[in-house]
Amino acid sequence: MEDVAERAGVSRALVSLVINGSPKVSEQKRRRVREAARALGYRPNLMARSLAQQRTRIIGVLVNDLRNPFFAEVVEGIEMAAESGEFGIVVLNGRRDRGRELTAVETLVQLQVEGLALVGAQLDGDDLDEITDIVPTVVVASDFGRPADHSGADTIVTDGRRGAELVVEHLVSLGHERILHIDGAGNASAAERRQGYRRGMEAAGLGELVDVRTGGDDEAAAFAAIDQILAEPAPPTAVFAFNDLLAAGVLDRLDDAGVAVPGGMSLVGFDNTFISALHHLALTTVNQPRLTMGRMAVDALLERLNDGRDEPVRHTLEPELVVRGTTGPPRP
Amino acid sequence: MEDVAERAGVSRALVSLVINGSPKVSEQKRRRVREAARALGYRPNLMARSLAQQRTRIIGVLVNDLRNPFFAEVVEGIEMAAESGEFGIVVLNGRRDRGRELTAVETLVQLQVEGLALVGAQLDGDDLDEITDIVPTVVVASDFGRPADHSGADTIVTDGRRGAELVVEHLVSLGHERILHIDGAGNASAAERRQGYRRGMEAAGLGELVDVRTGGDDEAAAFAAIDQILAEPAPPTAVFAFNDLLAAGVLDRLDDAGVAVPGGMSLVGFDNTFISALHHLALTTVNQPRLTMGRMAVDALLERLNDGRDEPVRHTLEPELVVRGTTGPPRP
DNA sequence: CCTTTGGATTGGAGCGCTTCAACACTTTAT
DNA sequence: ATAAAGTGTTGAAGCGCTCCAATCCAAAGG
Repeated sequence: MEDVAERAGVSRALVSLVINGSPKVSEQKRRRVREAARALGYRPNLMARSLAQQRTRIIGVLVNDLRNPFFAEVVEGIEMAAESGEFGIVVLNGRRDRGRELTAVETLVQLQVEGLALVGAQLDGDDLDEITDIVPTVVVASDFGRPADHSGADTIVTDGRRGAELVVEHLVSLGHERILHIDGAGNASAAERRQGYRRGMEAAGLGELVDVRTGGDDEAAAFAAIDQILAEPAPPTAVFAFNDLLAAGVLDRLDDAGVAVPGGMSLVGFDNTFISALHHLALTTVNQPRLTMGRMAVDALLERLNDGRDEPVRHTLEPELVVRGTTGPPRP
Repeated sequence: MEDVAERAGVSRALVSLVINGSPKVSEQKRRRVREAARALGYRPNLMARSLAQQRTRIIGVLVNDLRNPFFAEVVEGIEMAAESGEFGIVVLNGRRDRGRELTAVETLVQLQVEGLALVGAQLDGDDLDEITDIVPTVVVASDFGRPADHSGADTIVTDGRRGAELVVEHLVSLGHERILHIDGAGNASAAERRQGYRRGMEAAGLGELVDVRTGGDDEAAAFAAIDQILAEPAPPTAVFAFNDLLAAGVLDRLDDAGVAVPGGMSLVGFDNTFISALHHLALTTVNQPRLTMGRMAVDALLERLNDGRDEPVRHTLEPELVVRGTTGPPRP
């Protein structure tokens, strides 16, 4: 910057004004500075700028698992919204490991991000207590903080409970009774969907048939569960999997075992990722508006940043059942 | 930091030493400082630190499209390798837009990243010329710079030409002659695969049957091409799609049109993403070692950073044909 | 008792930028 | 002519940290 100033025959301060597009600079000097900058290949140092300005215009994003298309799309939504709000984003990947999530959040805070978006994070309210009064935080697609909501974070979720109820209602309406749920284990949204499943079953008078098996969040996690189920004397007629990835794994395993879908078993996923839409899977699932969730997350942060909102808000989006080809009447 | 120093009754310099784990600090003061830091909730400012240290320990990653599981996994490979090299990464998403890629690279440079990894970037050598002598750069999963290699960037690619040849050889060995290629349009690896397809066809004496249609990089891009193909008098007996996503789109469309796969048409993808492995798709494809590619990319950067390597290297990985269920003998 | 040695600690300069009060120079009003 | 009001420009302080040279202190050596 020093060099640019010298070459243009002006002070460093003026270079700064030109770089930042200040209107109160004469055309002549502006041109001179621009030219000098180009000639020298000058690039402002963002670190120094942020330090001096005391702001970064960066939103930190912690994502549970980049390989899951659902999360990837939420992140895209966040990115697009951030962009139009003149913010950049920095994405850190928790890779399904809570410890890593914790250090990632710490890193983002130290990076001085102005807002924090946790996408599908497994952290709980306690982990966040400290963070939320340092930096505006929004939790996307996780259901923790539900009862106490002691963390000061905003929340953007699709109503997983309702989504799960829709699934059960759909299956019941087809005539199913023995409906089993392979859950998301410790996953951020698992508890909510489990609860919805239970309530749906009870509402249909099937409370005694409630059956939840431990799954996880990707295809592999489904294998053990489904193998076990098939080995049992009276397997269910329908399986509701925690998410589409898991459902895809179930589908594969059923295929291996020669069980037809939906003829021999109905199957439902969750998320409505592009995978479920592939005709050869044609997975019945529950839609979550991913891009909208991302946008709302950023909006929530901007409200705090720009408008000074102070109390946490919670936006619950409506899930939508998407019926495709993996559900049908139960086998005789 | 000032406050911590005061509370612990030491100088700012000593606080810095403690934070950075210097060995030359007495146990007693170390404890005092740690305690004061905790009590005050002190978090070092990464920006200030980087500025003072003149280094960031950050590798910038520009990725073509986060929604494509192939890229997402390469990024995971990069992240894991960076972590063990004591580097953090910052991921920016080009969202299939070359202009955005350009500004993203600029942002990363201004962020003072110590290395730059471009994953599937559409930029070409000219775009990079200037960048490569500012910051060590590695290009992953793109084929530009092939002939001149004038950019000083390192390159990590799977041999797309060879991969495409393997596909053609496989189809030819099954008896196919009218093999069509739906390409990746302007995508980073499209040219290479196109070329491999051509050479494969020529090597098999099928040079006159070469037929390339414009596609793109996701499911939707395949629709127009496949619709057109099916409307023609003599459709091909096999389609080689640019990548798995595109192939999935083709599969859907064939399904709509009532064309059996592989009975009525054989189909091959590329990348071997988890999608192709789903039993219901069981897509024949070409594997690229994604995690390895990510690791090698980071290694290349670290060689420059730590060992002072100066001339660009190029690592070409071997593709591997993965035969699944979408290829078979041509229809009579 | 004084010097030496070496480890622990500190003051202060500097990293590259922004920003604000102050200054120089025009232009306009009086 | 002089004061007032703009316009453009600049010097210098400060952002939060690191790191070097200088200093301090205690133990060891002469």
